[in-house]
Amino acid sequence: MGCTNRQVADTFRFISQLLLIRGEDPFRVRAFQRAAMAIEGREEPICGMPSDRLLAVPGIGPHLAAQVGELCAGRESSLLLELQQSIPASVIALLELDQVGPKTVHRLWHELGVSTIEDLEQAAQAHRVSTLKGFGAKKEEELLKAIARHRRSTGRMTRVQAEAVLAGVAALLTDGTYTVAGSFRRGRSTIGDLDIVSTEAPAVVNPRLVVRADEVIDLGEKRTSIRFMGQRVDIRFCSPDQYGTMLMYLTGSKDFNIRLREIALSAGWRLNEYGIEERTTGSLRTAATEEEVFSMFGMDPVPPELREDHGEVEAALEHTLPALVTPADLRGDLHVHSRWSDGSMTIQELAGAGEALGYQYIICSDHSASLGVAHGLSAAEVQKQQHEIEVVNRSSSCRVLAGIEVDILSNGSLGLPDKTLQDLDLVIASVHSGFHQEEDVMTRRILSAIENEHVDIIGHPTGRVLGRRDPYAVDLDRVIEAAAVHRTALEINASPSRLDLDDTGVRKARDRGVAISLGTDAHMQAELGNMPYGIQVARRGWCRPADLLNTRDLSSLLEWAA
DNA sequence: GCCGTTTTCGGCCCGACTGTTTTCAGTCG
Repeated sequence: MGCTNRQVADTFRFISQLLLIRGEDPFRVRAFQRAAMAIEGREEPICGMPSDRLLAVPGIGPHLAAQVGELCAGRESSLLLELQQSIPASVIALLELDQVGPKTVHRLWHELGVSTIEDLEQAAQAHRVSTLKGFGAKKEEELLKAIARHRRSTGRMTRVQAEAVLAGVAALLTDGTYTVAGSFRRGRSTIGDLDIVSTEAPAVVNPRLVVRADEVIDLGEKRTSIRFMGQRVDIRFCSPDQYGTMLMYLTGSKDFNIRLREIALSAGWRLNEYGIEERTTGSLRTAATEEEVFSMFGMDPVPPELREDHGEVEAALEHTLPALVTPADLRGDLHVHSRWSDGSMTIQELAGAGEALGYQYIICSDHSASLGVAHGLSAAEVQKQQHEIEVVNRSSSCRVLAGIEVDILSNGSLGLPDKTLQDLDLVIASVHSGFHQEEDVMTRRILSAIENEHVDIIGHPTGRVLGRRDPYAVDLDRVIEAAAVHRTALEINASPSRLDLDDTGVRKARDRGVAISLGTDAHMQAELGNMPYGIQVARRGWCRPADLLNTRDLSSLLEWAA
């Protein structure tokens, strides 16, 4: 039983934190972090790699190669086990608090005997923390606040939530003087905090922020951090001539930045957010745009969505970056509900909305009858609906495709008979029940849907709902392989609370030649506008226009589905 | 723990800000 590069990397990162808590050499710790990055950034599976090639991976030496060997053999890492035995889990959990890192955990644990969040709360309330050298009353207050925040923490924001926070902050800034950077700009599906680059004077902006913020975390001339609508917002100030390096720095990702700085170092430069310094002469060259920075490094400009050190740096150096799909490439929406099931639009309204969006086609894909809560369609109702669709299509420039979102039932069968499905233009099959099945059962359930010749698309393939429901247990690699074999598309559900498949799943599927289908899952007209969220996931999954089903024109799409 | 046409020893990406300080450690991004 092997494991993925991501799993090995996560294990190494976890080990690095535990080593720090135990107070070990920080550079030994860095070795694990660097190895984690090196492994995660590789396309090729690290498991099963011959040892000579493993040792050739930068950052992996004999000791780490042995750790990889253990993990890939399906065993626990012996080092991790040893660390976990020597540090209680509740001590490790202290890392979840803001402002608490591994070194603080080490000291709290060893010098105060704090081994749980509750211990820490009591110690801070009794002013025992401030008896430690380097800790004071302010730190105690911060710790108590961090504990309170941790208890009511809701985790990461959806993009819609982030946009709401952003709208509030933007009102305090001046149009044209700022850019939102960070994970928001990289198009991530969830956002931890907002990062903004501003060219306005801090003396102008700071007072406005202070007045409106829930809490001021840091107040500075170069950076100010506030909590706004309960979320952390960081604003970096810079002059226009340094905008390029600052925006690049703040957009990240961290791993991408580190790679770029390493490339700079090997070329005799030092890169930071203020510019590019020649190490021998110390002369600083500034860049007003990111393009200038990329050009200095001999790289093609890397779209923000790709900046994760997942191979895009090499591709940019070799000039082989993919030309990513854009909203303009889309010809239609492939997952929409009407009033026939649980949506609010009539077929006529659906056609009109499609026309307004400039689409060639829009699917009507209502639920099948098996899903009681959604007023699903029976075989007879599907037929009736098809007639209405035909009538509407006579006077619409946007073709309404007759489709269905048929349930994949617990035993792997579908919610409607084959003879109903065969008459439809497109069939989406989705799991809407029995989320807690064992991985193998769930996987085989989805595979049987993929194997059905009438099924064209698997809807929201992992069933996750951001912040509310974890993905169900499913072996995505087997799903992707089967989808490739049976020429079944996998969906990116563009609803901002789903965004399922996620970016890594999309990249895998794309690499295996599986078609990706984009659908908003709109239940009302406004939700048809969610498509850009799905496009962002496609871009993060390295999709070119040709990788998506709905960049095809109508006849090509119908030909594919036939 | 890893790595090297500057190095097999002595480095490891870089900077802002805070708190507790008297020059810096820790955290964060």
